[in-house]
Amino acid sequence: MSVSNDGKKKVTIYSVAHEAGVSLATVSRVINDSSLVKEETRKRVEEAIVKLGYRPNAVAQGLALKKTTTIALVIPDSSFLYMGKIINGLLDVAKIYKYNIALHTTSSSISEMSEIIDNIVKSRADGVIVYNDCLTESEIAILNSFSTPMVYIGHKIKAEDACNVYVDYKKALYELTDKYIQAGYDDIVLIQDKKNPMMMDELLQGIEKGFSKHNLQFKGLIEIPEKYHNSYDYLNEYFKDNKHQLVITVRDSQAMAVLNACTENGIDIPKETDLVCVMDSRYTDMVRPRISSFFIPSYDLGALAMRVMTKMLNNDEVKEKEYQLSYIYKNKASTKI
Amino acid sequence: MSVSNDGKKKVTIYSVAHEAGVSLATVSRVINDSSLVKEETRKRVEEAIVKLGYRPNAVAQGLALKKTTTIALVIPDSSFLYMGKIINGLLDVAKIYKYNIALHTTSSSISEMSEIIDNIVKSRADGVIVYNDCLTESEIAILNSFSTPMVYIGHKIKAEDACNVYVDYKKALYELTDKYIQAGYDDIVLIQDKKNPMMMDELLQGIEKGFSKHNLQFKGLIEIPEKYHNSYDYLNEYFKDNKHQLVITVRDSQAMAVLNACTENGIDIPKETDLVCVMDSRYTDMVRPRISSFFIPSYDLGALAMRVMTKMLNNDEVKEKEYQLSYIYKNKASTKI
DNA sequence: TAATTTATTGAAAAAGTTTTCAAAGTAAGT
DNA sequence: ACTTACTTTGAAAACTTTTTCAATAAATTA
Repeated sequence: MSVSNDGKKKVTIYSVAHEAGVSLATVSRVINDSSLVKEETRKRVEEAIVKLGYRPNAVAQGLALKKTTTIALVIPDSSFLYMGKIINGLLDVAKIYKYNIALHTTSSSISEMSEIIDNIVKSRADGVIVYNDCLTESEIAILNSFSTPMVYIGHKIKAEDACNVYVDYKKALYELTDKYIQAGYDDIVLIQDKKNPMMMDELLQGIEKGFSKHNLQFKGLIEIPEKYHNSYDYLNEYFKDNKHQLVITVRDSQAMAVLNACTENGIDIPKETDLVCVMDSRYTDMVRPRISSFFIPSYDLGALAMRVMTKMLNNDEVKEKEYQLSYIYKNKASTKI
Repeated sequence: MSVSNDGKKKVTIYSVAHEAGVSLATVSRVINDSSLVKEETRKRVEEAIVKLGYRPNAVAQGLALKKTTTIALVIPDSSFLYMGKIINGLLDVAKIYKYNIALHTTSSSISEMSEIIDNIVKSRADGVIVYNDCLTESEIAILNSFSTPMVYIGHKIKAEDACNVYVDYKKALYELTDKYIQAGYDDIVLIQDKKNPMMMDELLQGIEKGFSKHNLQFKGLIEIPEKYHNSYDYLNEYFKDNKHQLVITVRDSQAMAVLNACTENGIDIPKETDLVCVMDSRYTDMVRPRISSFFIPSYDLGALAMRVMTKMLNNDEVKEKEYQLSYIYKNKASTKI
């Protein structure tokens, strides 16, 4: 006794053709809005379709047309919190163009990545969108080696000719650093975030560029010791004994840890220490003082990536390969300048 | 000039058969680990497979086998924040059983739900997992009317015979309420959360049950006026002029709003007001005082739902239709008792 | 009216796999 | 050597569409 087949006869294009007294070809034409079918016949077929409750089988269509109208989305499994808006953007655009989304998550082990790709190849997705933080060079090489249209989202990628939608974090941090050094504050630290290695890299480069502009060298990277399960705990400790002019964190939770530790130790933010959280989130506005941050157009990142993908699949000439979206620095109560 | 086809000849089961000098049937048997193929032949075929880099076409397999090894996941588009762990649980189990996930999001308009179902039917997903907050009765009726195996996740559902993995929020709130009233605190309020209507309903029922046990009637539902875009702003206002013995919120952001408003108005939490946030999140531990909350086993909800689904698809007799997971009340610094 | 064009239809091939059934090969038993 | 049984293989049908090409019907033109 099968679960899905309650004795109901399955209805295929044959049934419809039979019911309407026409051939398969005609039914197919009706389904696909082909113009070359007589109005009267179309009516008959459409009636048969509703009468039988016929739904075309997308699998068979996929086989016949050699395309699945499915886009594979590859994201790190840890990052739904930050991917939320991106995914919403992706999905909204996907819906418009009638694409389905197949969700694949990486657990940052390399063997897994080739497994995922294997899976995507097998399932014949028309395209792949990859959130490319946490990817190693070799993983990106693997990805680039296969010929399905691909869009990288989130970070600038080295691979030339790769399609890429991103925010230039390096520039963001360069500007921030420059501003602070010019104002006379050069005791700046950046809190490491192991969960976002590629972003860390970009931030670091930006800060270093800012320092070297003023003939200084940046030495303020605070690494989270291995033994700490999450950075929150360590930061809570660290800021009991340390004080800096500007603390930069990647995630809101890290910023909140710094805030808590400073508050508990009587260090006033922003009077004594400025605090900036790179990745914007609702929570940076919910603590007191509100934490200065960069607004990242996550929804747009997702939406644009998907839009570019639809163009590629449509064989519209995609001239632009790189789409750089701009951040907005939001100066809130955790910073003086 | 096609994007995906760089002049490389596509390699099918035919190519492999030809290369290995056997028939399709034999190749198919090798792919599917059928035992009835001679060791020597198997070797030859396997060599041909790696030589040509053959990957079975899952679309064609889907057509031949009448199954897609794909599960459709339906969730509200607003809730990635809370769905994150659930999705991770789902995906981990899906990976084990080699199922793919197709992601569908609802924007809470009814017409859209039947569109989504249409889509799922067309794409011939083997099963559907639905996060069932935000669903109206009629939407659930629509869902129940179609014959693909389905698992509802998150909330207890009325439809009999529906497969259901959930946490009993009603019971949780009943116990909480009872405890407070017994301790002499009956000025209890519950903050409305428009984003989680079904959960609201359950919470309300639980509280009401607690009140009626003590022959009291609950009148403490605080509704967020229409004009407020998000509840945060309103709560910030409300708690400037109001004070209660116990405030219960659904989401962390609401709890933080209450916390901020109280702090600003010199109301001490927990001395004067107790604060409980129903849905646990990392953030409830990041503010000061830490906010008491219920630990919800989100990951397990997802994992179990998927496991049950695999059983259904395997036609293992699924005796249990309802799986109730237990919450854990975490008494933290925002409550006195 | 015959010839030509155009609009509409259907038969059949193609997409890439699985699976059934029959055939062929091999080993064992008499 | 001759059945009998078992192992291994292949041919062909099935899964459900789309699409090409040819055929027919209808409309137009000469």
